[in-house]
Amino acid sequence: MSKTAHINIDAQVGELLKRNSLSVTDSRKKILQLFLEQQGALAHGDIEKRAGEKFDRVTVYRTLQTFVDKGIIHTIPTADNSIRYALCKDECSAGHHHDHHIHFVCNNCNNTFCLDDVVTPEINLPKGYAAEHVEVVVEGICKNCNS
Amino acid sequence: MSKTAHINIDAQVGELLKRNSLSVTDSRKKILQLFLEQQGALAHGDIEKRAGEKFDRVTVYRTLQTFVDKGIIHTIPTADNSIRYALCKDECSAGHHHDHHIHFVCNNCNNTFCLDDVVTPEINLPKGYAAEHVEVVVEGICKNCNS
DNA sequence: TAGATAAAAGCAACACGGTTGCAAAATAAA
DNA sequence: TTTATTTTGCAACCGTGTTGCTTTTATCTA
Repeated sequence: MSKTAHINIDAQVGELLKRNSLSVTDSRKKILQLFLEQQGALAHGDIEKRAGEKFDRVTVYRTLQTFVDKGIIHTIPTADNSIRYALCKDECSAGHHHDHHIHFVCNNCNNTFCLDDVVTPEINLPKGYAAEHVEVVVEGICKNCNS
Repeated sequence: MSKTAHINIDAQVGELLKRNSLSVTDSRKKILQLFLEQQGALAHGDIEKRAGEKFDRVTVYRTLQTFVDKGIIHTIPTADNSIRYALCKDECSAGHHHDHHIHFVCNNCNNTFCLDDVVTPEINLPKGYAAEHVEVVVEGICKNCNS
């Protein structure tokens, strides 16, 4: 039984913002809260919807950008044309991104998840090609939808 | 020495269009020609530039869509927010896409290539997740830039 | 706790990628 | 060559993301 599950999300949010020397504002609190509640990835659009029409589009964009800069969230490549953001596990939020986990997109609930425990495989490239970074996106049915 | 290398590209273009029962128009010929000359992936913007300002944006979009529908080209997921299209090797152009090859993006020349001979690896997912499709994009230095 | 300072929010306007509807032009068929 | 069909080009629009500037809010310090 994880004890973090019982900690007030408000407290987590405040602590995270302070730890990254960001001023604590309504929009930042709300947006960070959405990520903490969700644990999947969110696109800008999702956030505007779930926040309840409260914040200006620009504020949301800037908040997301700030969080990316601070290493709180990271962007995920998608097939459709929208940037998705995800808060990763604790190790990621600390300030340095893990670039070597894979992403999973559920075809049912349409959520995107970071599978932090699944490392990208070695790819055997043809002669002449040199890999610097490997991005893997798996599509399928996620744990929640499968049960 | 491949003999196809010496066949007039015009002829290839015309044949490809007819084989897919598409009327042969200037824009289709030109765009298809760009793909045949290039063998890498092209984004809509690249095509507009290389075609020499000749065609309307809309025409280019519609032509690309038509080619995708006919199975002549296929789309490639990218990290930045633009759709890329690529003509694959002969087997792909025939009408059914190969979905199981990986894509390579060169950090030097910025081209995207289909590595048709490299199949996507098996991914070991956590319990509960079921994979339906795996997309792999490798970033690095391509054959041409490495030599 | 109040006032100064620095940062963030909100607004308007813009840029870009992509789509849609419709009339004019080009292709294919007769 | 004429007709029917397809494609083009144009104008207008939508969604996503950005920039500049003013007002508001949060933080720091007295």
